[in-house]
Amino acid sequence: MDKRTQIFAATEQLIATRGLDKVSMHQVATQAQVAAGTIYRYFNDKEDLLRQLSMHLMMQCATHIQQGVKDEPTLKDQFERLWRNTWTMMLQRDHLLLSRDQFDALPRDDQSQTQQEREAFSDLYQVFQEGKRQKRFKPLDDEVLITLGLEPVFCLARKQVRGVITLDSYAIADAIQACWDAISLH
Amino acid sequence: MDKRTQIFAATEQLIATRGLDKVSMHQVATQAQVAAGTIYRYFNDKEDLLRQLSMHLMMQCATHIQQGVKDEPTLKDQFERLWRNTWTMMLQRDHLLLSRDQFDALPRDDQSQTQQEREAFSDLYQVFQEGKRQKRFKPLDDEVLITLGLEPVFCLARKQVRGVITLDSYAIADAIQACWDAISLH
Amino acid sequence: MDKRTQIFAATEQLIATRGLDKVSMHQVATQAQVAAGTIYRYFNDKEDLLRQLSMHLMMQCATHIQQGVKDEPTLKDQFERLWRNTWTMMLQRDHLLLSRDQFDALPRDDQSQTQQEREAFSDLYQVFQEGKRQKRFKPLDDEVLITLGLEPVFCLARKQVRGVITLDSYAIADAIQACWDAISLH
Amino acid sequence: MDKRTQIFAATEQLIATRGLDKVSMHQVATQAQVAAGTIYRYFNDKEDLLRQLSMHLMMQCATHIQQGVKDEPTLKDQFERLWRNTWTMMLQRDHLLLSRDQFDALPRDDQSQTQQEREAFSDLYQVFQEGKRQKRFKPLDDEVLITLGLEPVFCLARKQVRGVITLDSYAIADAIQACWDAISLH
DNA sequence: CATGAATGAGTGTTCATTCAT
DNA sequence: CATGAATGAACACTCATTCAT
Repeated sequence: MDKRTQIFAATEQLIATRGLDKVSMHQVATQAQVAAGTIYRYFNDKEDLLRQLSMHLMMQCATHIQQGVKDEPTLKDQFERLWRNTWTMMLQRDHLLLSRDQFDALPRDDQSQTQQEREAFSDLYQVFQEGKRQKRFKPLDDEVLITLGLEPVFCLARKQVRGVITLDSYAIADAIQACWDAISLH
Repeated sequence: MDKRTQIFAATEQLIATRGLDKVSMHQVATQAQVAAGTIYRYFNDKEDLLRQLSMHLMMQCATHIQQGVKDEPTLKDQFERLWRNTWTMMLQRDHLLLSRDQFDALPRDDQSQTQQEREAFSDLYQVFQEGKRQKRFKPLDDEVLITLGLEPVFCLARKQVRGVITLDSYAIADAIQACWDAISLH
Repeated sequence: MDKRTQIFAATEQLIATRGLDKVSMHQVATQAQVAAGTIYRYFNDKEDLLRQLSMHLMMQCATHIQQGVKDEPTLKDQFERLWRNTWTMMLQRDHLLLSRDQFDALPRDDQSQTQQEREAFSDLYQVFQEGKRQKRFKPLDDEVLITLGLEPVFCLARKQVRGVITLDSYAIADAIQACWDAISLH
Repeated sequence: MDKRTQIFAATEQLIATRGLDKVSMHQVATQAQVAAGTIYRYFNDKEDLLRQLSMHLMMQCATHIQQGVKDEPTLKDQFERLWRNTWTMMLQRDHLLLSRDQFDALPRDDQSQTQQEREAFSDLYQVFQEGKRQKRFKPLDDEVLITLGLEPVFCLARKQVRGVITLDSYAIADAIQACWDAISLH
C-alpha cells in the first residue's frame, strides 16, 4: 500500500475519530505508520493535505452517489437511486469516514475545485436537467432543485447515525417520495 | 454590560471574523476588554466557553425562527413564517454571526443540551404536530418532517451567502412551495 | 534583574560560546532561566531578538570606545584613547562577549539602525572631522579614515585573543603609531 | 567535471546566493546535480564539506592576491600589487562568491589549516619580510605588519560593496599610500 | 474579584543523515 | 558507486491555563 494512500487513510480516520481541529501532523504520521517528515514528501503542508483529502473524498462520494444511476430506466428510478446511494454512503462510516460537518470544514481551493466537482457530479446534474426538460421537475435553478431533492438525505442520515431517528424501509420510501414531491410538478 | 456577556459577544465576533479554530483565548480576552485570566472565572475552560456559546446562540436562533409564528392565522402561513424567518436570519450575518458550519462545529453537551433545545423550539414542533393532527402533513416522524420542510432553507441560504445562487422573491416563493409540497399530503 | 536583560545576557553568552547559528531559542530560554514562551513576550521572533541584541551591543561598544575621549587634551591623545579603548574592550571578553565576526553576522535593520549608530559614535566622528579641519589628517572620506585608523585594532585584538600574536605594551604603542601614520599628513 | 568539484561549486554558489545558514544539503545536491546521499561519499558530514570548502577558497584567495606580485620590480610595487589584487578580488563577486563575513563563519580545522595557509601565502609573507630586511618596513611582527598593511583593504572593499563608500581611482591610490605609510619607516 | 506575566507542552515544519535498492 | 525515499530529532513559535499580586 503506497504511502500517500496510507496518509490519506490515517487522516480520514483521525478526523472522524477526534475531530478536524484536534488532528496533528504527528498523529497522522503515527497512525499512518510513517515518520513525521515523510508526509511532507507527499504534501506541501497541512492545508495541502486537507485540501487534497477533501478532493479525494469528494471524488469517492461522486462515485458512490452516481453508481448505477444511468442504468435506471425511468427518471423517478434514477432519482430514487441517487437518493438511496447517498443514504447508504452516509451510513457506511467505514467507507467514508468523515461526517458532512467535518467535510464542509475542510479547506478548499475554490478556483479549480468547484469546477472539478461539477464534472465529477455530471451524471447527477444530467438527471435533474433531464427532469426539467421533460417538464416533470419544477423549472428551478439546478442548485435549488438538487438542494430540495437531496439535501434532506444528508441531514436525515446524520440524524440516523446519531440515533436521533431510526428509519425503517417504509419510512425511507416515504422520505424519498416527499423529496420527489418537493421537486416534481403536480 | 456584564463580563459574561462581553465574553460571549467577543467570542462570537471573533469566530465569525477569523474562523473557529483561529480564535485564541487571548484574542477573546482582548476583544472583550477583559484580562486573560478573567475568562476562567466565568467558564471552566475553552470548551466550556464554546459549549455555552453554542447554547446561547441556539436560543437566539429559536427566538428568531419562531418569531410571530403563533400569530399567523393558517397552518401554511405559519410554515411560511418559519421558513422566511429562517431565511432572513441566515442572511443577516450581523445579528447571528456564525455560519452554520461554524455553529455545527461547536462542541455540544449532548445530554442536557438536546433536551433544552427541544423546549426552545417548542413552537416549531407544535406547528408540525398540528399539521399532522389536521391530516395536512404526512404522517412522518417529527424530526423527519422538520428536516424535509426546513433543512433546505439552511442549505439554500448558505449557497446564497456564498454567491453560488441568487434567489429573487419569486424563486423564494417557489422554494417555499416546494418544501410545502414535500411535507403536505396531496 | 529584569527578564529582558536576562535574555540578552543569555543570548550573548551562548553566541559567544557556541556560535551564532547553533543557538536555539530553547537554549536561550534555559540559559536565561525563563520559559521558552516568555522570550516572545519581549521579542517578536528570533530575528527581532538578534537585531535588538546587535543594537544593544553596538551601544555598549560605543560607550566603551568613546569613554573619556573628549577629556583628552590633544588630537593625538584622543586618537590614542579611541585606539586603546577599542583594544581593551575587545580583550575583555567578559564584558562584551561576541567576536566581531559574530557581531557582523547579526541581522540588522539597515534603515534606522545605521542612523542610530552614527549618532552613538558621534564623538568618534568628531575626532576625525576635527583632525581634518586642523589639516593634521589626510583629506579622505570619514569612513575611509576611520577604517584606516581603527579597523586594524579589531583585527589585531582578534588575533591576540586567538593567540596568533602576543603584543606587549611597546608593540601596542608601535601599532598605535603605525595607525596614526596611516591617517596623518606628514 | 568530477563530482567533488561539482559539489564545491554548488555549495559556494548557494552560500553566496542564499547565505551560509540557509543552505541545506538537499539544495547542494540539487544544484550539483547529484543525489543527496552522494555528497556523503566525498565528505563526512556538512561541517566537513564546509571546512574543506573554506580551505579550497583560501587557496583560490591566495592565488588571486599573490598573482604577479613576484614580477613587480620594487617593494612598493609589490605591496601595491598585493593591495590592488585584494581589492579587485573582493569586488569581483563572480570569481570568489563568498563575502568575508560568510567566509569567516565557515568552520575551520585550526590545527593543520593555519599551517597550510601560511604556506599558501608564502609570497605575501616574503614581501613583508623583505621589507623589514631592507629597513623599509617597521620592525614589527609579520602578522602585525600584514594586518596594518592589508586588513583595511578587506574592510574598505566590504563597505564599497555595501554602498557605504564609493572610491574612485584617486581615492584608492590615497588609501594604498595610507597603508604604506602605516607600515613603512619614515 | 480581576489581572496579566509566566509557563511549558504542543504545533507544523525542516533537514542532516542513513540505507535498501 | 550512486540513488533518493525515509527518517526522526530538532527547530521556531503558539496558546490554554495558572497564580502571585
